[in-house]
Amino acid sequence: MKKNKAKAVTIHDLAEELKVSASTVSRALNEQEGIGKKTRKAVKKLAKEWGYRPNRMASSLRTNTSRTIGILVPWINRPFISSLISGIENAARGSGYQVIIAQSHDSSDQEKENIQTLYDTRISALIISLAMETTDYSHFELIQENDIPVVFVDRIPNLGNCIKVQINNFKAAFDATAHLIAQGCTRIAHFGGSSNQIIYQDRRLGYLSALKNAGLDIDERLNLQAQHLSAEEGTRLSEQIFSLENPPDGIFCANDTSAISAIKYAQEKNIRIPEDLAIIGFNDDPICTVISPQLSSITHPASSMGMEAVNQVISLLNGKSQAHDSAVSLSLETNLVIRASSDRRR
Amino acid sequence: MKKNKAKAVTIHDLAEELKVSASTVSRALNEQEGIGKKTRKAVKKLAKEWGYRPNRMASSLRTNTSRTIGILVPWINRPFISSLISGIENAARGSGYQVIIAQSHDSSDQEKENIQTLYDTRISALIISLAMETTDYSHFELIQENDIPVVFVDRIPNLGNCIKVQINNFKAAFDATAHLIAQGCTRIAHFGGSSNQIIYQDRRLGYLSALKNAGLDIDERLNLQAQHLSAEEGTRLSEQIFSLENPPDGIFCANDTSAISAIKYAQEKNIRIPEDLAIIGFNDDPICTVISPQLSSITHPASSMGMEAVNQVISLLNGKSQAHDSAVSLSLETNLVIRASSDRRR
DNA sequence: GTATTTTGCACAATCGATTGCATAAACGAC
DNA sequence: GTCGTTTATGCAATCGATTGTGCAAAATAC
Repeated sequence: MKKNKAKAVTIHDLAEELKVSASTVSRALNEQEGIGKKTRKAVKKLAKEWGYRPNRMASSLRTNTSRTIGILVPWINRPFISSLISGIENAARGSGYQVIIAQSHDSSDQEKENIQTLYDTRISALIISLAMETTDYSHFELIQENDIPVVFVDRIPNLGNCIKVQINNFKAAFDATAHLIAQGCTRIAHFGGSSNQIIYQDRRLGYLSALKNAGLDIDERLNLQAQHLSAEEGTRLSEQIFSLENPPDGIFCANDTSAISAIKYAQEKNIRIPEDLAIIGFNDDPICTVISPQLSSITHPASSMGMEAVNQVISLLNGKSQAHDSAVSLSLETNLVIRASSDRRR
Repeated sequence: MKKNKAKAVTIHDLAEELKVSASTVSRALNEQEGIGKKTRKAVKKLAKEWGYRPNRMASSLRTNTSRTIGILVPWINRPFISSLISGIENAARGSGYQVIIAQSHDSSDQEKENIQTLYDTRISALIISLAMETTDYSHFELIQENDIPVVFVDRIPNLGNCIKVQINNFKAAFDATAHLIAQGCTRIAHFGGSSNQIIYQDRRLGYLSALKNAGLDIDERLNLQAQHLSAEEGTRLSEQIFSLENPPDGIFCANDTSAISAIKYAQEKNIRIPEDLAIIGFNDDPICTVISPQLSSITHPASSMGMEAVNQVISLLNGKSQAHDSAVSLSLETNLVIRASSDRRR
């Protein structure tokens, strides 16, 4: 007899109907040893018939884990991050995990607080991209002490013994800069991000290395940095380099937002792109193909990074490796996408 | 004495230390009646000292609710939606709620499945923007039968007895179209979305109403529809209207993506914007200020919608109204943002 | 002073699933 | 047929917080 719709079916209901104990039902459903074939079959059949759905709360309480992956990112509403989350959500749900989201708003304090709350939720694992501010990682101890797997994505910490999913920022930046050089640029500026974050350090190093490699002079007045690489900061940096007596003929920007600002600034000043100034960004946000001239950029495999992060999480949770002593560093492929903003060949 | 770090503090630990019962501790911490002032104070003090954090799982199991709000959206990685989610996350976390995310990918089946899973998680409430496909709402019964508050956002169902947070699509569309008319357009096309969704029906009605109101002819060959209003569909519709012997001099697009396609198409064909063709989009996505000419649009208060949805949820949960018999329909303000793509005055 | 009400708290059950241990049944070996 | 082993299952405790009921002490009334 079908149970009352309003009241959820429990293992006890199934047990009662089948004249077995709740523990038997539990073991049967969880594919555990020591259950007769017939019993197992009967339990599964009835569970399906009655639409049994396990109570996650009860299970979580008992096992002290929730089959929930916590995601902690600086901002949800950014193209790269929302795609990252989308990738995580797909992969996680495909493996039977829920996904809980929190934003740090690039503040270490909020990051800390959110980690506490996520911990309270007994998340099975944490996937995190660091707040811009964060340089101290002590707030992760709570998570790690409790053997909750942590996977760092994109904005990773300066630590060895942890799991990271990232791109090769150095190489991507090197390639981007080398591309500008190949287009004939000789004075190339860099709009970089906060040196708190390794990704921006690496992009800067890649930039510098490409310059050195080509035998170009390094002018520190062109090697710039902004806290958030916002549109406003992009404009400010543009003003700054074009007030120099000897302005650059190329810019490698560590994100697309600031690159767009540079394009707009140049257009206002009637600086021709790419003839007088070649520009390349980073991330390959949708805006790249909307701005005119279209913006060259580096593709950032956001969704794949999310999926890979989940893969790491799952293999940790399946006990293939110990959470606290493993150090994986995964590097995903980027691609240089050449568009009109830097293409002088035509 | 501080407890062992690895083991979490429970109300029983506190109770033992204070020589009271666990129930007293629980009531003291939850601001319930029937506890002496001194006891209450002592409990709170020790809880703070020992860093007590309630076990959400236990609480959820007992109370059959999780202080978690489920969000179900078609896609996470879209500007409007990621901002909506961001708004929800902020408001929810501010009120002590977690936020769990799921994507329907615009498929009714996935929507259905996700609702089941979210239900299994015993979400306290659901905030949802419908999948494009969805016209049948029977999968919400499970949620509503169990008195879980549901708030529909943006893509709302065609039902009276539910809670909706939306914008006045009719008015916004009317205003957008009227603006084009004021600019001198007399043959105005409409790129609309699937008639499955009320928001697109309303935008179309607003468009038609503005035309009628101005005494303009309605040409059904200009009144178009696309399933997803993607960039490709935008291009296709543009081709379509410009293959007419009498092409339009204005387009009102129900989203920015298709409007951008129209701009690009026009530019390829050397159609001047806004002189020969004035264009206005909808949503005010970031791309609007990046494309050249900048795209006029309707601001969609994404983040505020998220916050309002959470407000509705909270007031329902606080029992100010019954979940199943209340029908709130909140309309947030939109704004017409006039930019170069439609501004003929200069 | 006793009688009555109020206050403050403890006890124990409960939410639903999981799991170590105990035991009964089935099976095989001789 | 007896004994030993394996297999299948039940029992009961447990996870941590919540809550209805009951009782003793304190407060109030008379």
